[in-house]
Amino acid sequence: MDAPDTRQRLVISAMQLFWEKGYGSTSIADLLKKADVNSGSLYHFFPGKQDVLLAVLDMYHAGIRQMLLDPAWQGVDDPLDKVFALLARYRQALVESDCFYACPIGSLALELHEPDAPVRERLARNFSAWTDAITECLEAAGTRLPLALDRRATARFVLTTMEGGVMLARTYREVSYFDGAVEQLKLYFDHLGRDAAAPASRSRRTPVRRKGRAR
Amino acid sequence: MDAPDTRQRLVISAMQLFWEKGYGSTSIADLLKKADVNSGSLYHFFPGKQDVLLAVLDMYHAGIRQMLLDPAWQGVDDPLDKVFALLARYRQALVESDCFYACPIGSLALELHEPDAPVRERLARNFSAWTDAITECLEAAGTRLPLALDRRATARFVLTTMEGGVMLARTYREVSYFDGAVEQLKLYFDHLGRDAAAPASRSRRTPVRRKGRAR
DNA sequence: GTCTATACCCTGATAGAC
DNA sequence: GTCTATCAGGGTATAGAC
Repeated sequence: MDAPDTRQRLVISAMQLFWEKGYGSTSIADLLKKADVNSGSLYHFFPGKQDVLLAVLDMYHAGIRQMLLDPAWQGVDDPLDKVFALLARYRQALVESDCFYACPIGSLALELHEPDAPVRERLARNFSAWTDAITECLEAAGTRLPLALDRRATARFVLTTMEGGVMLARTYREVSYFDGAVEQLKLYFDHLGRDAAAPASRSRRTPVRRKGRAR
Repeated sequence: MDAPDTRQRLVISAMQLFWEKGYGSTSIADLLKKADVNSGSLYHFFPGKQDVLLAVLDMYHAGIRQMLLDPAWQGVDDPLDKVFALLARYRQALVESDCFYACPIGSLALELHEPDAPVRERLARNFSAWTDAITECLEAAGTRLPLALDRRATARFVLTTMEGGVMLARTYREVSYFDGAVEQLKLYFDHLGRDAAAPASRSRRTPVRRKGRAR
């Protein structure tokens, strides 16, 4: 428990390096140095660099509760507050890193242009675990959201907004772009809350009118 | 016009390669082969590989109308239809590439973990040109959107949604994740349209109620 | 399981004749 | 402006003693 074994040291170091520098820019030499491990040991545990990445992604997946959700939801009970508390966590990561990095999974997902199937599957699994957690929040919100609302689809939209917001903030190096995305999402949720408050009554079906031909 | 000169051939080839394989995975050798140019010629025009990237980003920026907006808006006049027609263009790119790639700027933005200032500025400039175009559409929509709505912030949200949706679709290799993001955005716009239809009347300020402490 | 030394390749970039 | 040949360096991965 105190002195982590070699394999674990490698995975933890890799997690940090991939987060800070990305996968491609992290060399085996970087990793060996950081973990204080020799080349021979690494290749004793892993067939190659990509397999270290797989282990890292598995660790993210296994630790989503302890590493991400629990800290983000410390002292937050309301399910809808939880949604935005999680987003606030990413904001914090952006601020602390001067808008360099926030979501390690998203960064890897776009860095690796043609990831092999096992990598891609693990990225997707991480995203799914994330949306599962948000879906639970939205379900726990009960009647405060429209009954007809698709909780899972909405949860995915929260992830979409987070990842998109992070991308913009990173590119502009200004956290305000992330804030803007969250603000818009909040407006959307406010609209949903209003709909739930007036359940199925009044002028539904009054979408944005189109002048030109639709589609 | 017919036989593009060497420099142009390099930039066009680079644009395509960076899109397909990413910047890091495109080697100078790849580029020379594709453009049918010799090493000496490349380094005659460009100090290094990164400067080719700068030229590519400049070309995207200069050609946003001809290369992106004009084709997307072929036969579309309604300003709000234009918003979704542009998104449909990205969907098409996803479908045609089996969800491998869609937005070259976004891909580069996340691939390059710590891009040098000139690169980052050009990425940001491209995003800004994109949101400018959408902002114009939203302004042209006039009273069909709430007067109080921040057009620019909403345009950024459209970009956020597009980029986030592309990331998810790429990761899951399923265009339905992009469709889901667009669908949610459409729902949001429908809500906005309803608000505009009932201008400033009726129960504003009925956001999602919170049970726990706010913030 | 751990260590050192090293093979071998591909990278971006250069030199210098034409 | 174009060509060929090549450099120096860093990349992943391996070999083989301990």
